[in-house]
Amino acid sequence: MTEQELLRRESLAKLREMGIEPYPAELFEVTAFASDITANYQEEVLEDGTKNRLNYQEVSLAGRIMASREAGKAMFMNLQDSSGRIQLYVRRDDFLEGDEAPMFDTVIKKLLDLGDYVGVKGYAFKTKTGEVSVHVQSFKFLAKALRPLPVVKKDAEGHIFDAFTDPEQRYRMRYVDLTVNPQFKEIFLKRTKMIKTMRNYLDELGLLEVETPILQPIHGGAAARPFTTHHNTLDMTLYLRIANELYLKRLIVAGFDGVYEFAKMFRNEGMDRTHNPEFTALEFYVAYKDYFWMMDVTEKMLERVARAVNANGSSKVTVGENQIEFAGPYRRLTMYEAIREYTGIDVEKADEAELRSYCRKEHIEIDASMGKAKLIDEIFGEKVEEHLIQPTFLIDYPVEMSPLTKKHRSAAGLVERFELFVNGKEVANAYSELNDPIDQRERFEDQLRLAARGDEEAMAMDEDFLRSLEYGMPPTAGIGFGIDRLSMLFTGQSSIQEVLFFPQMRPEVNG
RNA sequence: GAUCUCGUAGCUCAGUCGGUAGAGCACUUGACUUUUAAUCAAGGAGUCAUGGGUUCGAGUCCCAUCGAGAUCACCA
Repeated sequence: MTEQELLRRESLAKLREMGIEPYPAELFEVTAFASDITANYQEEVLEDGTKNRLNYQEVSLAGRIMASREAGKAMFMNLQDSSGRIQLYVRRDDFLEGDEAPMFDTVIKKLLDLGDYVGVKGYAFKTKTGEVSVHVQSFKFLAKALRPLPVVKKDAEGHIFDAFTDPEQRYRMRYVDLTVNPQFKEIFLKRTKMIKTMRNYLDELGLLEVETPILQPIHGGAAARPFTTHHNTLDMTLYLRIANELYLKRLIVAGFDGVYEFAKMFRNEGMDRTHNPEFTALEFYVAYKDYFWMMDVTEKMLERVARAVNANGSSKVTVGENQIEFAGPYRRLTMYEAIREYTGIDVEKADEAELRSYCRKEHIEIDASMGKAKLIDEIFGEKVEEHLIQPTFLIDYPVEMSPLTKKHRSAAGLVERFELFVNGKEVANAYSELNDPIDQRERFEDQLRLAARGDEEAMAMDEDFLRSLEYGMPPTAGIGFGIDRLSMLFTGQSSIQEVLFFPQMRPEVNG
């Protein structure tokens, strides 16, 4: 244990010796918040020059002591509660009688440490320098801190000194991070506001919020490597879901007109600044609709989210150098048009050999197993994606890449699918759902052939899902949003770890 | 998975050519009854990520391991 930790344990013991409980059980009534007092405190100056304090004259607030300045027989402290910080003024003369005699010199001055949770009662006033403060008249320990917090200081111009910045420590000890870097709370508040806005919107559309299995016997609905686990009683392998799509569609079969789920997904793949092994998706499916309807809904929902997340209600969000306009309508571009626009290639006419030679010329990594559809996808990823800064619907994909998507109503070889790109990244994937059970079975069989050729991401056959389609699924539009990616966008963060309270980390060596 | 960079006091960081481990804040003691990055005086605090190697001598050079970040590959 460090010197400072030992001293804090000694302080704790001394408090108990004095009959002061550092971790009291009873509630502490809070009647005011720091930011309300600093924002709304009022006083008037009378003709004789004395001040008349007008409000907050009996307040009770609780929080952590974050700074302390002794000034002789008085002390100034900064109390931080969930709303912000306020200065406390404590005077020796106020703690002289009876039991309270040692309160100032011994307890507050010596045994109180930075980081301790305390409750104070007193009245608001303005100091000589004009800072709204609370003159403390009673003082109570609510929880003693046995470890010192990093001390982050700020000067009058807002320059920060000794910021707690090590990302490893910030992510491992988010409780410390958010205590000393409260500005990061804003990211999480916005994330929650975003989710709440989406949920409200979907509820208004009349969709039903549902829950579907996380432990699945077949990991369907997406192309990814799953986490595997084992159920002892059933003695069977189960997978943590990589997607919930096939379950939500079963519910459409069941007769719900629209369902949605905010769902944790798990993918056993690489980690980097845009991938965490568990992440959140919003998926929703609506009967009797198609992907054009879904584009309209997406535009409306994201505009509403932008306006909710922005304090000023704007539909624009600044991400790095770019200002992104979330008010629709968004540009709609077919995949072939996009590639023609950014590369000049007409992929519709080009054959596989031509695409191959283009990729080689442009140093796009390809391998022999890739068919025409996969080559198109590679070219798109390398040449087009990064240019799609403003929200853009990329529509009509080759059928081979979309085994759960309905064939295009008019264009052969394509499916009715769109992905939404914002700031050069995919944030949503949607389609007119394939509801023809015979076609769906053939698509699964194609996937099995791909798997046999060594494609690890090919989808498995799901007989129960096919059975549900054979009972009849209405025409349906469906979409999935990457909630973490959207959070990054709406909060201007470039790392997924900044929008997750507890991003996955390797184990610490010495706890 | 690959490459590069980083790991020194509670926090933020210096540490030269390999020669006894440094600063600011925090902490301790004292002074100061409206301070605010409070100030002033004095003091304490280190498994230099871990393990090996080279060397008379390693925070520093070499190797391995662990952890983190960045870039790339894959994926959402």
